[in-house]
Amino acid sequence: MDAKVSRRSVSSFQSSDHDDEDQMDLRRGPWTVEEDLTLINYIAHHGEGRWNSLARCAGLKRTGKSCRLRWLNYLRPDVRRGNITLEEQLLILELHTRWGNRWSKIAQYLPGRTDNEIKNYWRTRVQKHAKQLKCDVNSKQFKDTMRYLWMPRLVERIQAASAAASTTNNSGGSPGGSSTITSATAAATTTDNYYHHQFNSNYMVSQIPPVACTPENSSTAATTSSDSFAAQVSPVSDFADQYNLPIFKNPNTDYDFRVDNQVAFEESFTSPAAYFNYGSSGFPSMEQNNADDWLDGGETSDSFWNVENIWSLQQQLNNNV
DNA sequence: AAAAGACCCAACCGCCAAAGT
DNA sequence: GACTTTGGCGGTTGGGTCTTT
Repeated sequence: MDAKVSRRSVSSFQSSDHDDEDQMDLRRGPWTVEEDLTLINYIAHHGEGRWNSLARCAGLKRTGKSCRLRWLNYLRPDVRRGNITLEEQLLILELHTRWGNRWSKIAQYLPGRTDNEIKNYWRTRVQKHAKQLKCDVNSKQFKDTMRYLWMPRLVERIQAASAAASTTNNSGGSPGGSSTITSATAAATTTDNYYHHQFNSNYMVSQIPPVACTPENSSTAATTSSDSFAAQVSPVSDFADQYNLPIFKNPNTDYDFRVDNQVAFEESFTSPAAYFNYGSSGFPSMEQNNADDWLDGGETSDSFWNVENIWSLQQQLNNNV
């Protein structure tokens, strides 16, 4: 169990809601094991919903909201814990470009992940990198960087990971580096891993509703010639299809999350600096960098990866140099 | 080893819409 | 139709943990 103690004192009975004296008795702050068990047991017998009365009937000195949040974000049996995988990262980026901060909507496509978790991920990881790039996370620069640099790189890494898994996994495996492998097939090659399970039993490939390419959701890069990088990497509306991107559906099924194999992808969010090594895609070759260590302390990325670099790079690409 | 700063994330807040009375 | 309750959402907070100095 997570022994983390929350910021608010457990003994604080100060009510957050401004109403009556009834709430003077309410607990706030971290949940105890006893409270968790009480809530779990009650829901097991009576089901969820009607959270305020549930809290009362269960004898929990908590608001209904608090019970609901605790259940949905932590206690639900299908809540998935552990690091966000590469595929999930890709999905989050993709879906965020479509829906913005609609965390709950995004979470629907990542079964077991809560909106809170995705929101936290976005804030702690993605926004951090926007900050590093000295641009706003909602700016066009940053969005384009995500679409045309990070996301393709993520796909590449997913493919690489699956290729590596397939070579280690099978005796007569396919030659590494097949450029047509998709993340879905990639996952299918890693027998007995989480993705295999997901793709083969419960989830369907992308059914994200198509998004019309409007001035808002398209970019200058997307309007470049067919020979440009933008043409090599499809606009985001086609992104999932292009890469056969798995969109997890139907979170109410009996999925059986297996977190153990995720370590292969742990904390591997790709650095923007990685794209300078993107030789196979026609990127100008720049100095080598420990690009994949973005989150692992790749200090060098800060020094040369900035918006100016990105745009000069894209200018080159757009000009089809 | 200790201090400082950065990071992570559980939990809370306020707002809103839908449902109920 | 007005009011109240409930549930859900996105935004924010702040304390524990981790990393760096």
